[in-house]
Order: sequence, then C-alpha cells, then structure tokens
Amino acid sequence: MPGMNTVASRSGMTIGQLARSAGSDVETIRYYERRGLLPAPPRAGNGYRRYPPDAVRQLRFIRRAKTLGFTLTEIGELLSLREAGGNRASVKQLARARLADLESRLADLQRMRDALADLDRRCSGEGPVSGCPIIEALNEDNAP
Amino acid sequence: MPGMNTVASRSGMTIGQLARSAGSDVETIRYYERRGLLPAPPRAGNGYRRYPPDAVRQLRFIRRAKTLGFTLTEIGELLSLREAGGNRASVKQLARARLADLESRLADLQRMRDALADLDRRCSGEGPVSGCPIIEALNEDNAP
DNA sequence: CTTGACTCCGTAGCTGACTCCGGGGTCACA
DNA sequence: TGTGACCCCGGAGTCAGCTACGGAGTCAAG
Repeated sequence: MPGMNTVASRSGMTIGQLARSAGSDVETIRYYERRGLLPAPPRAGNGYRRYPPDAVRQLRFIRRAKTLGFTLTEIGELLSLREAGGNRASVKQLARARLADLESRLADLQRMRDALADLDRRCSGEGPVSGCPIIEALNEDNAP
Repeated sequence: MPGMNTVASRSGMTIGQLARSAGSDVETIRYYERRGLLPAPPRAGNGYRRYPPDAVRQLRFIRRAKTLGFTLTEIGELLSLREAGGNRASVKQLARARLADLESRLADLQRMRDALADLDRRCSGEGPVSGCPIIEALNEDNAP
C-alpha cells in the first residue's frame, strides 16, 4: 500500500495519486476525461493511466472554475481557449454570460428569501395552522 | 371544441379545464397526483378525472409555495399540515429550514458573483488569453 | 360520420454532475 | 502465495421536476 500511493513509481501519477493531489475523486477524474475536460493521459504497460504533474493544475483549474459557477461545458471552453491561445474577448464573454446567470439566480433567491423571511417574521409559531400567515399567504386568491 | 373546454359539463372540471384555470399543465397535474400532492379526484363514467372547484386553490397553493422555494416534498408536508390541521410550529419549522437553505445558497451565489464580477472588471477583454486575469486566477497555485 | 380536441395509462427521457456496480486484472509487500 | 489496495471498463442509478411518447378511448360539433 505505501510507495505507490505517495510517489509516482516510474513516470507520472496514477489516477488515485492525482485525485489525492488535486483534492478530487477518481471517478470524477474519469468522468472529466469522458467529458473531454481532461486529455486522455498516456497509459502504462498495464493499461493504467499515467498523469504528468501538470494534470494537477488542470484539475485545480476545473475546481476553481466550478467555484465561480461555470458549468463543465463552459469550463471545457475555457480550457480550450487557454490551451489553444484564444483571445481575451472570448473569455470575457463567457464570464459575462455566467455573471448574468448568477445575477438572475441571485435575484430569484433574494426575492424568495425576502418573501419567506417576511412571512416567517409574521408567524408566531404558536397555535393551529388556521390563521398562520404563511399558510394564509399560500392560500391567497390574489397573488400570481 | 367549445362547451366542454370552458364549462364543467356535469360536475367538476376536466383536467384540462383545471390546468387552464390554475395556469398549470395537464401533465404536471397528473404528475402531482402521482406524487401525492393532489388528491386523486373522483372519476366520471368515462374514466375522466372530475375536479371540484377547490382543486384550483390547491394547485395555486402549490405554485405559490414553489415561488417561495419549497420543494415538492415540503409542499406536500405543508398541504397535509393545512389539511390535517397541524400546528403552526410545524409550518414555521418548515419555513425556517427553507429559509436557511435559501440563505446558504444565496451566500454561495453572492460569493461567486462577487469573485467573478471582480475578475470581469479586471479583464480588459483585449489581447490574447495569456495574461488574462480570469484565466490567471483559475491557474493560480494558491487558492483552494 | 368524420374530424379534431381532449382524455386515459404506463413508461421513458431530459438536465448536470456525478456516483456506484460488477466483474476482472495488477501491484507491492510480507 | 496470499492479501489488500489499487486500477480497468461499460453501463446503470441518483437527485428534482417535469416533459414527451405511443396507442387507445371519448366527446361534441358540423
């Protein structure tokens, strides 16, 4: 169990080592490869994937892009732009689109939050359901 | 095509009439029934569902609860609380849980939005990808 | 009587990003 | 040689909330 787990035996990491290095999961890495987000690495004689050190950066790139809200598809585009030396405008365009989507989801959630927080404030939490402001609001005949 | 579409023939609406009245979709209504959100209505001799007028309110209740962010499962609970005359505390508890979830998703999205907006501001949108602040940020070796 | 809209049912597919399964090979170490 | 951790693969399952499909029966109007 040791040795192989912590050091790249001959050349390159195994998928498990890569997963641990990048804070990812083996299945996820294989999934990204299927999705085309990660290039298929060379194989050792036994068929095992052998990852170059750079794969860690690649994977972290993906994780960071995810924390910014990019979808895997968009991340794929970002990766090819980076790799193929695209222009900055394309990157900015992707970011803008993502930003717009974030803003709209944000507005949705805020609306929900505000409405629900208001109802929560108005509900004493005591007594029967009948008369509860929350339920009443949902019963309303005026709203959308 | 008229007649049946606009008026409940004998007693109760057909599913299509209900859908139109409540601003919903026929398939969605059948889905809600399968999910147990809507009680199975009585059937006419031909097997058609016959909805009482109150079904419109029930459906609208569901739609409004959705706009507050409740899941269909939670909405089911709200409905049984309402119907079974539960106590207000249970309702408030559901609302609180939903609120907490909204807050946390909101915080996530805000974090993403702020980070991405900052990067977008810093990216000129001109020139090659190399040096683009957005790509650079994703390449970073320090972040999580 | 025909036409077209409506209804029935069960089941399958969709989105996104995994996650798991089963069955089999491989590796390093004791 | 045995053990346990690792790796391979294709394919199915998961979550929510619908949405679509196919084939069949029903209804009302012209």
